[in-house]
Amino acid sequence: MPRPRRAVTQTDVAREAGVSRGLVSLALAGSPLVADATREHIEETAHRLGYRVNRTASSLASGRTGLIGLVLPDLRNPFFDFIADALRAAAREAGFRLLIVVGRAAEDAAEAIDTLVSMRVEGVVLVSSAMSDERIRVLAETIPVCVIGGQSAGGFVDTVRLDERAAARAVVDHLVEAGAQAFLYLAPRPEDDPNAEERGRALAQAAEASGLPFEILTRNPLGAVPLEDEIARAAVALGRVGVVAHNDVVALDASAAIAASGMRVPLVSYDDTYLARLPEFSLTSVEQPAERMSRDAIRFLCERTGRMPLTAAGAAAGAVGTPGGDEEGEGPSMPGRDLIVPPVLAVRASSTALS
Amino acid sequence: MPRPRRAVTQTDVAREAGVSRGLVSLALAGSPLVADATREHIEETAHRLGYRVNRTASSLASGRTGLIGLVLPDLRNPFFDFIADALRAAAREAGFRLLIVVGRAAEDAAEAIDTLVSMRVEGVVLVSSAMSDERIRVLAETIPVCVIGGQSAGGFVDTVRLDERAAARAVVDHLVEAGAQAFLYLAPRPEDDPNAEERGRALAQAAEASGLPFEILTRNPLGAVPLEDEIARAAVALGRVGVVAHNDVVALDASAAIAASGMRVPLVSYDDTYLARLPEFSLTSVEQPAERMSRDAIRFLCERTGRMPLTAAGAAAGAVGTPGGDEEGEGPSMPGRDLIVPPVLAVRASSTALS
DNA sequence: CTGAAAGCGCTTACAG
DNA sequence: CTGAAAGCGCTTACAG
Repeated sequence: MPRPRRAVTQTDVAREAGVSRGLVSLALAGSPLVADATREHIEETAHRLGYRVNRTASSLASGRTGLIGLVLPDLRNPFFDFIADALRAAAREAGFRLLIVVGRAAEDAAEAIDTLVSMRVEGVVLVSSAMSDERIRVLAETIPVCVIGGQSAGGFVDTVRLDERAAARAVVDHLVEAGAQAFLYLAPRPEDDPNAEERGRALAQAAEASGLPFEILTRNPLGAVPLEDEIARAAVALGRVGVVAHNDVVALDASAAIAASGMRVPLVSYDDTYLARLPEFSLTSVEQPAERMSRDAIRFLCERTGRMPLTAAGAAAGAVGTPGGDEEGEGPSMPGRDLIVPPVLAVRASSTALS
Repeated sequence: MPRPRRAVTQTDVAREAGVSRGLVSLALAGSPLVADATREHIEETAHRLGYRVNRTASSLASGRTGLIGLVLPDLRNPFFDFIADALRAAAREAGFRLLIVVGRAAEDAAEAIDTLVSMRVEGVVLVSSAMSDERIRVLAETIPVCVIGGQSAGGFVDTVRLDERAAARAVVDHLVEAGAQAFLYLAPRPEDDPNAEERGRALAQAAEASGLPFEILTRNPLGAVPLEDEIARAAVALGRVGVVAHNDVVALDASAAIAASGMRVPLVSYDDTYLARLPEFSLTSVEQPAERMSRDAIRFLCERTGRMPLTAAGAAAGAVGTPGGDEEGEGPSMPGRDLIVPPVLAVRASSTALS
């Protein structure tokens, strides 16, 4: 069964079914203007011939692609699995399909985004992007953009992100309950995670509010000094220390170091990915409400395209912002909104099983 | 600076530059037929107007999209980071851009693939797909397909995969050197990884060849029985046991369990992702040569599209299969090829630092 | 080296 | 309820 030289088109289906090309298009799009019998006949014919719509053509004709692009720096952070899945579901609800593109270095990210833009995706979601605010702002003049988990690019771009201050307070409070009298924050290098600095600041503030000492340890992944030595040193210098890991990957390493040292040190991390739930680790972790963030991101995008979500479910989802009303505030040039979502602490053994 | 209502087209550029539309297209495509001065003028104008090619239109006109699709079940397995990056580089070398689409359940995967096919990507790479051989075969009649790391779908589809038997032998030999007198294989549930069974079989064979006992432990991620108890039990039953983890994620859990138990048990895993290199774990792991596998996958795809890679680098890359020669064997209906790549064992502390 | 024209496969008013 | 026609933005022979 050799593959046909040429893909089958609506013209082929129309000829075979004995109707006009336009009618095939209408019928396949499920238009109510087409008689049921006709539609069924056309659908049957299309299926028999193995017809698949050519999106490059339909997009060109309709001016719509029904596509949303997600730009990720890499596929390493397990949080990306979480958010990609939630975004896919949210996009689907609103009638879009999700395309993922990867680029860490600024130039790679730019190429990835260019692919998306030239394909005319209807919106772009940026997660943990290393792009400068300025570049994001320029991009946002071309296409609807929503940033998840980053800074707000000067208020020009819609942003959905964790409430870092509330999260920091929850983490600090929880560690104090677990017996900590000082805090050690295990940070990635800033170039590895654009969020590191803000998280560090929020934690420092929360620690200060609690009156307890706080220290940042920026981890070089190639770790010159063994982590247990660092933790031991901090424990000597600061007293009963509670460890905060920037994310679950960092926390895994910390957890092993703590176990190896035999110290009783409570550990909390961020993201609450599947790694945090590995039974041998059971990390207490700050959950990011990915479903909610994703739905809001898609909604923001829809509002900027000026296109309402296709489904009732999508339309009912949101209440933030001002859907109706102020004409000036809507459409592409509407100012950037900044949505802060509250954290939830998933408490597990890493911070509680110390006795 | 409000976003323009309508994207700027080649027509706009042509008008502004005072040339014909066709010439704009040629110039922007870098055709040598256009005078340098003219090209520069057109390029300058296009840039000034903020022109971006509309791929939906150019693809329709040229019949080419320059796109390759990667289908992943999820973004959890850190190996996917590895392979996606390598594939992107290989695709780039051959003049393609990579689009990633995610779908675990068979129906989600089908929808994801449908997105790709209807966009007219020029080839599809399937990694760890849960799709049945039959469905893969049907897909391959529509579009060039290459499967990385799976079975060969009955010889109808091109496959690139690790030499599981050689890997198993290397693992077993290494563990024996490390003092193991029996093997415990920590497997995921088959529905979580389509590769689990084959790997288990290969390990069982290698163990049998070495005359040492072998046992499979299928891990339920929600782990009813603590892993250290399982390992301890195996050690009692089998003697000095060496543990083989199906991949680095499983190995992390195993490593923690081993550390907690205080046993001296060598541990080896598969994939050699960044997790294996976390300093506190330092897992000995079977490296999958992702760059090579990716280049071969792209080459297979190129051969099936009948389109040679655009660059010399791409054209020079391969030697497997029979590029020239047999007319019957080429093009879309060429039979599936099965490329087996040799493993490399990255040796680290998890199997050597036992004394 | 440049221009005019046809056509890619689809959608979408517009007539009937 | 169905058909004929225009047009989406681009590429690509074909003339000149």
